[in-house]
Amino acid sequence: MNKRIPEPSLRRLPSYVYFLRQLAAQGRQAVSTADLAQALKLDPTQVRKDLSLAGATGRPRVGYDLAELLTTVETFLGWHNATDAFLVGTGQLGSALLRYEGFGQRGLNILAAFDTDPNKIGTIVHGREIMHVSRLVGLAKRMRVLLGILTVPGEAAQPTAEKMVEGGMIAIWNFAPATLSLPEGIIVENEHLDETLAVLSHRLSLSLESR
Amino acid sequence: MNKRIPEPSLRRLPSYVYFLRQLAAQGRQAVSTADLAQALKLDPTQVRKDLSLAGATGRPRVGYDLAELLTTVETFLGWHNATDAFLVGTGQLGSALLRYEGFGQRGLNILAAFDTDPNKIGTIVHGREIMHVSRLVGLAKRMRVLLGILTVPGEAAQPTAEKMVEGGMIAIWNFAPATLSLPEGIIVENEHLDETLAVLSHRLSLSLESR
DNA sequence: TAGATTGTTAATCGATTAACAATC
DNA sequence: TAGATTGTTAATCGATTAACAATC
Repeated sequence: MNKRIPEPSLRRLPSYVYFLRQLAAQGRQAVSTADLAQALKLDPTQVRKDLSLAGATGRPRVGYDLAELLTTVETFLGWHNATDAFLVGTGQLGSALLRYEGFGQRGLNILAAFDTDPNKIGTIVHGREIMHVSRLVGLAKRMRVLLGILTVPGEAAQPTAEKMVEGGMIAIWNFAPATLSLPEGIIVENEHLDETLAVLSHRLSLSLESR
Repeated sequence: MNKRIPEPSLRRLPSYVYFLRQLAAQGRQAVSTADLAQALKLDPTQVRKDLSLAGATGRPRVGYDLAELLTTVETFLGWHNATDAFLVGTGQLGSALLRYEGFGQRGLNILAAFDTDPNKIGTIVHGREIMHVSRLVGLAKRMRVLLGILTVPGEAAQPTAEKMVEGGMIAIWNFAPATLSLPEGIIVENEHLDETLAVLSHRLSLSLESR
């Protein structure tokens, strides 16, 4: 259980939660790895391994207790205790994330948003005032915010990320199309739509060829 | 060159393009895999393999011709000839994607958007009229649109995806937190923020423990 | 020519899947 | 008890990385 969980396993866990919630809403009490595997198109062995890595245990012949499994996985994912975050860059995508209601249930709490556009400073988006980026470092330090969400244009990504680190942040969720160079130990996770789009258009063109 | 490219390689290609464009803007003529590897924090051998899979060739002692390499990779990614798409679900995220200017450069052309909310039908977002979902199947067939972008709430994902397939679409870019069950041969790529968030919060909590 | 860099083949590493023992 | 399902160890598969030959 204390073994480092592989990233692919970690990435599959949220989908388990969604499916388990559906079953729970239907009043189900128990679930087997066969059920999960079929619904999520995975190998049953893989499901068992993932659940085991998340610290869940089931009972032979019965399966996993649904409520217990849900709690275990959600807790493992950290969805029960919120992580505070600052968001920098309130363009289309940044604003959309600010307005997204789902983060609360997933343990993410965006405290404030920053931008450089004078027209935006002082405006309120979904209950948060947009502040000038010059206040980022000081506020991050004072409020001990450890996670930064980076939704600035590509050119601004590197310097903005450096400010986040300067403010004491240790994790960055990067939506900008740029590769960040930051000190060892800083956790960077990229959300690059281009990557998925690349896979999609490549497969699409292969599929069109073979007709 | 005709060998199937692994998905991880494919996903790395867009980042090459961004870095190459930066170099091109600085007037550079040639680039080596060592340069690319250092900037993107990859292994030089991996870069060579990726480029080779994309059909690029370089010259020993010199490296790759920058302009030629850029064209080769962009073309391989399909960024030079546009793919038409319909977007369904014009909530925060859907609207943000509709307004995003970058897709054009990446070979994606969102022709129209659909929703079920009567208040939204008929309104214009970034030059596209929002239509009722009931028109999706017919229009997709008539216009031979093959790619659907799914930005509806989780519950609506499966039925909406089925409509896309009914309309003749063969690829779906799924942003909804749901696992889609569709006929064999339909290409589905998921963009699940939860997955990345799961990795991020788990690493963050590990990092906090070891202090 | 000498040496740097490409391009490919072989070795390693890690995740997935198969086999099977444990157990309710 | 018999049998279904968990949980784990071993085999497989694919991607990454190392080694090295080719070549400008």
